[in-house]
Amino acid sequence: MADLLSVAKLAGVSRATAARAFSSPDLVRPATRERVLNAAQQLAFRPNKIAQQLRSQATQMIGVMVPSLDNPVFAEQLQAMEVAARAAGYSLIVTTSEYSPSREGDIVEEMLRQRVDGLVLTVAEADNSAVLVKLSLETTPCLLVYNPPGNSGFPSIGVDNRAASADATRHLITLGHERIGMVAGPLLQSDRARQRFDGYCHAMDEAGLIAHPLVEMARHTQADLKSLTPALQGPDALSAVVCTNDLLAISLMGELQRAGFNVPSDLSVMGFDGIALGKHLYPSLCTIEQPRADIGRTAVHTLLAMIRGEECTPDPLPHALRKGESVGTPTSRKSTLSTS
Amino acid sequence: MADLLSVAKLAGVSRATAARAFSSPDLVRPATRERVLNAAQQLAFRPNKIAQQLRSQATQMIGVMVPSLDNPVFAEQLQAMEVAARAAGYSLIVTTSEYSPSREGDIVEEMLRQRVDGLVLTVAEADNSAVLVKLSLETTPCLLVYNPPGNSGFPSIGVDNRAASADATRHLITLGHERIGMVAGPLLQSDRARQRFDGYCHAMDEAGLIAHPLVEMARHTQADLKSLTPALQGPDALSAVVCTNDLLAISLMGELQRAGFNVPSDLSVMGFDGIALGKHLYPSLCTIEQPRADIGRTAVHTLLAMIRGEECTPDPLPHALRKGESVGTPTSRKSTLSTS
DNA sequence: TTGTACGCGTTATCAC
DNA sequence: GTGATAACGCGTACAA
Repeated sequence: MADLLSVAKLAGVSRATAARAFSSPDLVRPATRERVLNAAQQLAFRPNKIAQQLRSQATQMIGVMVPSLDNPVFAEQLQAMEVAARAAGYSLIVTTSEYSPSREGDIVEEMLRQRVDGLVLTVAEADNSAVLVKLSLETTPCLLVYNPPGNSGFPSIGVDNRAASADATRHLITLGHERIGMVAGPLLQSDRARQRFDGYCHAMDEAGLIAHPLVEMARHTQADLKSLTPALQGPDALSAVVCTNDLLAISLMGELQRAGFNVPSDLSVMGFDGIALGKHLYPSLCTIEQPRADIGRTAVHTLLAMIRGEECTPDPLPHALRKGESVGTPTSRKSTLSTS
Repeated sequence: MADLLSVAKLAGVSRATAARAFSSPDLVRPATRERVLNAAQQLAFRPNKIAQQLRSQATQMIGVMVPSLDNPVFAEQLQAMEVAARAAGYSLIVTTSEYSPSREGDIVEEMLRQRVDGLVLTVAEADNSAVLVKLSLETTPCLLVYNPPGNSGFPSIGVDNRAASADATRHLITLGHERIGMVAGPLLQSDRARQRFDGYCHAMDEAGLIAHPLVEMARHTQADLKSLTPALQGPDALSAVVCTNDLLAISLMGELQRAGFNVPSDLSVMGFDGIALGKHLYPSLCTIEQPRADIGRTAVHTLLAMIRGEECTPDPLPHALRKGESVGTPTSRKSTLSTS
């Protein structure tokens, strides 16, 4: 590929002048500029970003790490980030960690070697993350997304999970539900899920209701009905559940219906995240909408501010309750317990 | 950040030796190597990829452009690509085009300036794409995904859309359906959708059935029932439809059910793509499964082969029919036409 | 086995 | 206005 020197030669000027024709066009006489631009055209010259980056010690690249793109929450956030970054002249290097700490480490190391100007990460556990302590010793700006801003020391973008989860629970309480449970992925292995459980407990307490023990599913994004069945039987059967994420809620609804339960009359199901698809289902998913696009945009803008050297302590973004057909008023105790 | 020279100084060797300690460890005496590595450790030295890239004229970076990450099809493909790329020591620069030709152009230009080693693109229209003619004049390897391998001249990874769509249609025919329609996004503005319509027509012809005119929805991934309603009324009412993608099918199912139709007894709905979520819905989505993960992996491996200079003409990947509850046998003409 | 020296393509600081 | 020249950080042919 043609470089600046060949362009300069063809135009009959020095490399410096050729360079100026691009970076500061007004510093060069119009006629000369023309010649350079023409030469560049003829040679199909394309500025080499690598060289620019080496020279300027800045890459205009942002390193992004999310757990998985199979979850629309992250994909939708990434979509927004990409648009915002591009608009600001930045590119995204995208990686997935699968929540694996060792992968997290490798990925961040790789991105630092690539000299990204900043990092946007969603880690498994912000408060107890090897990769974050490593990063705290570096100078590369780093921003968390979705991870609650705990004592990790890094600024974080996201909603107030505890408050949002409490709101979800209160919505059910307002409708008259009293026996409300929470369904989550394995071991509460995510700091977000834990906060959401907190919020649920808080709202229950506040209403004088007893919080039930967490119903743990084997997988993070796929419900298995068996784990829930016990809580659906007997005189204390739940009339509503809050799931810690939408994929879990959607698959739970499917399982329930397939087993002969009606949603919401047998069980109201509430999600958390607000992925786009939830609106189009039947019954449509009642959920907490995290402003995913806004989160993505804000993450990029905040990181750019940090790169410029500004100090940032972003506020939580507002969540919203999205009503949906998957939640209804509690019906009188159903007489027949149909279990598969 | 510490550079190789400071490491060399601290270790009491020349820069060349320090460099070798990393790139060809066996060319340097173990004792010396130790000293270098120790020095590197102390200085928190991190190799500068930019410099390596400039020097080696290779970036180990793949440029990826998809229409949108809001569609799980692309997100899931990307997930697989990222894993495969990382395993091979490559990074991904990810961009979204929103199907806009001008954005496509900007993005590709930007990636070429970044000197990516290769490109993986999904464009709106492969046969008539400005960005592809531009790329045909370049030497950077380029591979299409999902776009049918038409006369664009670029190798392409994906399923045989025409055959897959015919299979979907035949599945309905086998179940006894005769009045089968196809539902698509706007204007068939996607080459894939057009091929899928072709396949549908072919299967209908083959069975001696008449292909219905395409039912066009205003949006690519969201059904509006009104456009379909006419085809659902009267003596010739459809008993089944094939949608050109899963998001369309899922939202259509939701709309139908919300309007009082039963799926599949009033209308069987078939999707196309096989996004993960479809399995967990109720009714579960009957669809054509594109091997999205395999497509992503194969795309990366094929591109790497091209980067190595090998000639590639990949075969279409096999699709599969995924049965689901959204499709049933046709019922006798329903007596009451319930329209909202 | 180790050191010297050059080039990768730009940009910025000087002179002219 | 324009041209020479020195970095930016690294890899490697060549010489020692």
